[in-house]
Amino acid sequence: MDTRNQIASAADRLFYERGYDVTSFADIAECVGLSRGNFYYHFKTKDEILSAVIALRIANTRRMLDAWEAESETPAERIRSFINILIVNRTKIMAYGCPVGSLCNELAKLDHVAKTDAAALFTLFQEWLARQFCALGRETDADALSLHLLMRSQGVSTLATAFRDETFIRREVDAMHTWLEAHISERSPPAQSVSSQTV
Amino acid sequence: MDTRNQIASAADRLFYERGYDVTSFADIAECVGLSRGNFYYHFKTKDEILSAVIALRIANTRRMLDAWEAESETPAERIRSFINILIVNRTKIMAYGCPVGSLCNELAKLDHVAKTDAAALFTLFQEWLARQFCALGRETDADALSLHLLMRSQGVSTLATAFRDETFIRREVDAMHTWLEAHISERSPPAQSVSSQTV
DNA sequence: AGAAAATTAGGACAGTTGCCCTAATCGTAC
DNA sequence: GTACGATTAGGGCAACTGTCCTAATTTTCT
Repeated sequence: MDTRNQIASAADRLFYERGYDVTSFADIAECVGLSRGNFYYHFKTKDEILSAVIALRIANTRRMLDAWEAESETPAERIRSFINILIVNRTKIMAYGCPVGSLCNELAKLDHVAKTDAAALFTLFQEWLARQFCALGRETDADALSLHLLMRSQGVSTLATAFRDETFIRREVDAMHTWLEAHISERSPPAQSVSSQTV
Repeated sequence: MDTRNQIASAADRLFYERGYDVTSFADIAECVGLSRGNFYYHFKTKDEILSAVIALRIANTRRMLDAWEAESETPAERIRSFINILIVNRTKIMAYGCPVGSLCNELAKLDHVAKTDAAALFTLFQEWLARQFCALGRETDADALSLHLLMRSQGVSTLATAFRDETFIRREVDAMHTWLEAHISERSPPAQSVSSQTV
């Protein structure tokens, strides 16, 4: 792996575990084993590193979604893969929260130019989930359903970080699975009545 | 208002709008109209300011919960007040997220000593909600139901910040109200089967 | 082997950080 | 009016920040 990518993935980890603003050039350099001065050769500004990290995360997310698509036979099974990242990544989530949600929030507070780029990570998940719901015959409310699921996974992440309660995660994951089952068997509702009844 | 409280409430606002770590002594001092040097007289360390902010937030939250308790006749109406903060504070939430959730996440990443103190803010809401659910006859799963509601409000906050979509907030708030209605009329489930079916 | 290019380390830069000290000013009580 | 404690402003501290430059080293190509 070339140095530029090494820096990007080190920054990726540090931004997640410590936060964007609090992570310094020196931290990343030390993590990669580079001298502080040489850093400038690869990245001119901190914003540039952030862009690289977001691009890396987008690529990794795409890869993960593609893998779920390949591994699973049915759309429902794919959505279940999404729900289960809460279990798979529970340790890191309890320590640092969701990488996407926490980055978006920090950039929003900083009013950083890249805040919309970071939000695109959410869109990636959202559109993928919506496609699965469409395949399940929920064309009318696929967007609402996918946003609802995304919302629940974010809420679980935040509370899991605050309380560090693994049984809470498992209980809510179970609830998400049951919710999904209920919405698979159900017929797609008529347009305009998407919201309160169905979600 | 004495200077100490002025400082605490200025820090409260800045910690919410910009983040804890990124806010400096100088920022707070300027906000209150104090000289940077004089600051040390009121607060010796930054941790001390954070403690004061958390204490202030706990007091304010208690006051708000008491007000909801006084204003509303029924427990269901009180829970509806909680759900509706998402609407009432939607502008700030779309800009900065939830004050409690974002602080807890930042302190978790910093591995700050006060991270459990900040999480106590969540507990305040959780116990209050659980008491309302108990009053509704849901003694068996009051904790799970209150955590579920808290989780949803956190998820909505996070996505609202990322997408800045007000209709999303309103749709999910409607869904939370419908969820509440369904769980008021329902009979309390037998113990041990709390999770997936009821939530 | 030698020239050219890529990559490196080290340090300088102005600005900011949390923290701390001191000397001056303020309001109040006697 | 004067003494005294509370509060203030100003500045200094070492450490760190993002950024930038230069000179040395390494790698690559002919």
